[in-house]
Amino acid sequence: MNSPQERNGGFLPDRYDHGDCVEAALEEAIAVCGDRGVRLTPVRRRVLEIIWQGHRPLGAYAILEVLSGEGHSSAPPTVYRALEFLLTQRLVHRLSSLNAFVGCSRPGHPGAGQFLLCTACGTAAELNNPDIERAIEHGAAAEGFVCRDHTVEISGLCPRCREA
Amino acid sequence: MNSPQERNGGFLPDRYDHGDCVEAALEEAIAVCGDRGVRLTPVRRRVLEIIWQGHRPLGAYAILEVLSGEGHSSAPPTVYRALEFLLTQRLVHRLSSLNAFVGCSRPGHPGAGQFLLCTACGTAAELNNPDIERAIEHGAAAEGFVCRDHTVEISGLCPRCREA
DNA sequence: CGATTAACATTATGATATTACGCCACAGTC
DNA sequence: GACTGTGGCGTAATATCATAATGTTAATCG
Repeated sequence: MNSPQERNGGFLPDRYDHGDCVEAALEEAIAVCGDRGVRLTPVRRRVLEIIWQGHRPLGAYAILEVLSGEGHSSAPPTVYRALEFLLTQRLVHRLSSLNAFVGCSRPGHPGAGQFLLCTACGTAAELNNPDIERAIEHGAAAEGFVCRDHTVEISGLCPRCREA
Repeated sequence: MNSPQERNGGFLPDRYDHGDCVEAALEEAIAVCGDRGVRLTPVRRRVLEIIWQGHRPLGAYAILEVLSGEGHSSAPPTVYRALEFLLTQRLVHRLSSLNAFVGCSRPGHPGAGQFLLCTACGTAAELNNPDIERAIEHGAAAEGFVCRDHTVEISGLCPRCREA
């Protein structure tokens, strides 16, 4: 099986089939939750699927719309509760510059990751770049600051959109 | 006159007098706007003052409350328009992880800066750390990504709160 | 089984941000 | 001085994102 990093670590070719990576992400989520003794309930699982299927950052209300269209009776708290769970388990990330959520490409990996957000096509790619993390740690430490979490969101043009 | 970096670049002692840095920031803003031929109108100027006086990230509605309490008839668009101007002129920064705004400690300096956000006392310190910026540039370039802007917000404990 | 807790539904509300429209002051022009 | 274009702002309404409060159902465990 491909690693999640290989599934989603960079920008993908046009004809990439999302079905595979959704499936793989789900399998991994099931395994992770099993290990931790937490419950990936149907709602949580479905929210995770929806996020992966979009294959780009998705807002809470966009997720809600999909859920509602499926007969599930849903309201904002349904989605936000599921998202809170998925965030806690580090199965998704929140992009605060977009108020949106993406699947975590490396559940289990420590660190908050860094995100490349294409302003043209809307795709997001997750990095886990040790150099960036080190630089941030050092920069914070030099100020006597204890780093607990960080948000690194880089907006610009992905390789494909840059050419066009 | 102190440089803006010295005014606000790090975490400040308890008894620091904010009056000075507000005044200095304003003078600099007036100079910058004069150079650029843009108008620092009374509302814009007052919003900038309010942001500097708080000396910590301030939400748009908190700013609005101050404005309203001063007899100015104000509504959200008043504040958001002023903020948009100040952001465009790079006189303030938006912290998307907090939905809040802080004064820019180095108007005129290129780059988006990095922010250390203390979760205990709420203060924010701006860095302009070349190592972090380089690491981000390189990380993005390695993916073929053209970096236009970035958000780096580091939450944790400032030196003073770490001890307590 | 009965008690306890996690998950969820539902309603309402809070917090943040924008749209749309119109007025007025000012600059440039005739 | 009147005409006109423009930028800044007031005002009302609305859009978008997120949470609080309350009660019900469902899984878990002694």
